[in-house]
Amino acid sequence: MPGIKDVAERAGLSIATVSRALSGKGNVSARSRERAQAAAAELGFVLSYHASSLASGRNHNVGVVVPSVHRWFFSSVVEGVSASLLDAGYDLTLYNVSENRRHSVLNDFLLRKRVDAVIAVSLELSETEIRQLLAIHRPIVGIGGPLPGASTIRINDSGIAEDATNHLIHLGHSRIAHLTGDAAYQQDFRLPGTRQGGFEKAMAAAGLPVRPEWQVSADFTVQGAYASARRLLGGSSERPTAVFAASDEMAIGTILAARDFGLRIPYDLSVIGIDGHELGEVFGLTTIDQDARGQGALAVRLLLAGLGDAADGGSTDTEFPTKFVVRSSTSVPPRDTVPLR
Amino acid sequence: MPGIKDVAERAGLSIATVSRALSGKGNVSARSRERAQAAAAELGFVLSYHASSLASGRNHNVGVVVPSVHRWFFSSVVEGVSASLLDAGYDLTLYNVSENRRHSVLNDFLLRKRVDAVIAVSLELSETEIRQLLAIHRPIVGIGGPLPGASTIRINDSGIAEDATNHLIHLGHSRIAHLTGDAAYQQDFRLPGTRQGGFEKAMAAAGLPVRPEWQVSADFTVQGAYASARRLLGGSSERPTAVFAASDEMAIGTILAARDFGLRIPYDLSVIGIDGHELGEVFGLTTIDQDARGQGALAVRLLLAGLGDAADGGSTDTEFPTKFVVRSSTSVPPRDTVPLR
DNA sequence: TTGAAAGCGCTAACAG
DNA sequence: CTGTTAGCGCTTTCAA
Repeated sequence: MPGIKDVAERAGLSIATVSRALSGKGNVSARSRERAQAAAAELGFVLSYHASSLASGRNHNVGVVVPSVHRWFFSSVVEGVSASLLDAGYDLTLYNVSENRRHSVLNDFLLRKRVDAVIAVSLELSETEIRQLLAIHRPIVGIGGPLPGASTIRINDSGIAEDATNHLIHLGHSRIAHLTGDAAYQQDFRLPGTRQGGFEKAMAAAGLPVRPEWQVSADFTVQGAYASARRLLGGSSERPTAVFAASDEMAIGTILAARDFGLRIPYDLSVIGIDGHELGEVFGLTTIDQDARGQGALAVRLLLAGLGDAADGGSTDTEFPTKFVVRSSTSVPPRDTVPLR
Repeated sequence: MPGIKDVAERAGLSIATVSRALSGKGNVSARSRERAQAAAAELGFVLSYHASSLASGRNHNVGVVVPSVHRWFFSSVVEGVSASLLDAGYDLTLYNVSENRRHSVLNDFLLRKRVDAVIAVSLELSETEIRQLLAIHRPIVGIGGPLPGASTIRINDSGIAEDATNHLIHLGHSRIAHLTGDAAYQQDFRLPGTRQGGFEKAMAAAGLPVRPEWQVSADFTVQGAYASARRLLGGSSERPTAVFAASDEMAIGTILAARDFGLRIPYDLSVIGIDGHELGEVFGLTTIDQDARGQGALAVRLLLAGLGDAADGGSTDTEFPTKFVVRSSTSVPPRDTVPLR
């Protein structure tokens, strides 16, 4: 296994010059650079990251913590993060952690100084945990979750939930159901509650009642929402004329359930989601597009900017813009609907 | 930032003993271990991975290369890999690479000695690339793609494609279409072609004709398949009575397209896929379940076993078992179908 | 079981 | 622009 020393000898240069030539840092004459590169190529030599990191203190590696790469939002964010990081020459260490592993991941991995920074997606860290990370000079940026003391990127969850609800109200709906996230997700990201809050606020502002039996929850997956929506729509009692789902995946589950009952979208039932899922187009889903990849890319930009200067103090809270996308899954309620008051 | 030296002083031990105590390697008296751990905890000290790796030569880090974490198969594999790696105390470095970045990823990242091993998912590496990796003692295991010279895990793509096709044939279908992967994927994983081969083989064995216009392709996504299936099913010419899709996501796209045309599944059209996608249940999709997470977990097991001994020579080729799952998307063809010969 | 000392392979002053 | 010289923070023989 050739070392930088071998390259230096072969190129007739000093170790230091080879190091500068290969890493691109520092001034090297074009001729020396060529020689060094040629020698390295001939020997099949590549710099060792560990040695470089140890000597320089820089890792070129950021840790990304997500609850599950299997769900749309998280895999989208990871793709955005990944592309930006690759461009910048950084490695991405992925921590796909279920809740029960959080602790060990933090202690055994994140604190062991091998990442320059961490991006936590929809993960609620305690202040202590954040302090620990910050204490060892690891900038953190959170996406979609409140991280006291750290920089965060998030969309206006409460606001867009209101917008979505108002969209339905303005179309004339009064019998509106809300499909929210299960309590399990509540603990962690608080997100379901925030969106539910926006829903309730909009309903209240319009003087519309919120029926408890029309507030159902699911696990944020299509199949989970499908099951919940079947219960919501299949009951013998009154049916809502519109459903606001807290995510596109759940909106799609709702549409599938509705179709099973012979309900036509949007004539019999209007459905709106939040996300901007690629599948939305197939279902003609009206939604609020939060560019998840873009959020990932932005996180990297913030981090890299913060890594330049020694700044870990500057905890900015960025509100990421969203885009209302009206498609064909929402329209006025059926003619014969008796308004609810 | 405390170093091992500080811990040693505080614990009244030598650096070497502290190292042994904290890393768990080597013999240390219970008393010394406790002291070392206590001192480390008090100082908030954690071993530096870079220094450890440099000194020991071990990284505890494996690289995973996937085309896109956004697609079902890949994110499933990553979840399986991730869980197993976390259990084993390994880091996972994710390379989410689009085709045009392969080269730079290999050279700039993988070869830089910071991963102990690499798992390549559906990525066709050239023999040269494999040799390079093996040359620096990095075991490789490939999932879903042929890697000459390296260990691989794969399902019997040709065989299950035959099985799927035969399932339709045995039900009485003769007008069978195949939804395969786009040529773009062909270059890389060869997989679409392999499954298509199985389809054609089964058709030929049954003496059934394969209509060129009934062999369509898509990009392996639901929405891509939806578009292709609309063309397939919406044409004014004759329609197939069954579709074998090369993936569950594409089978689901087909089902959605069929529904749009008022075709009832399975009465008017039978659909079968391959994967074992979670959504299959919602659609009643008959499929062949390849446990993607399981494949990821197995890859880690193979790797870890190989890392123990110095073995990089043992290139095993494991055939991963699959499971035929019959649901409600396949049945006999419509009564009035004129058989094709 | 423990400690001393020699590196692991590179980077970063510093001087030239 | 280039070479010399210290380390970066651990692990690991080797002796004790």
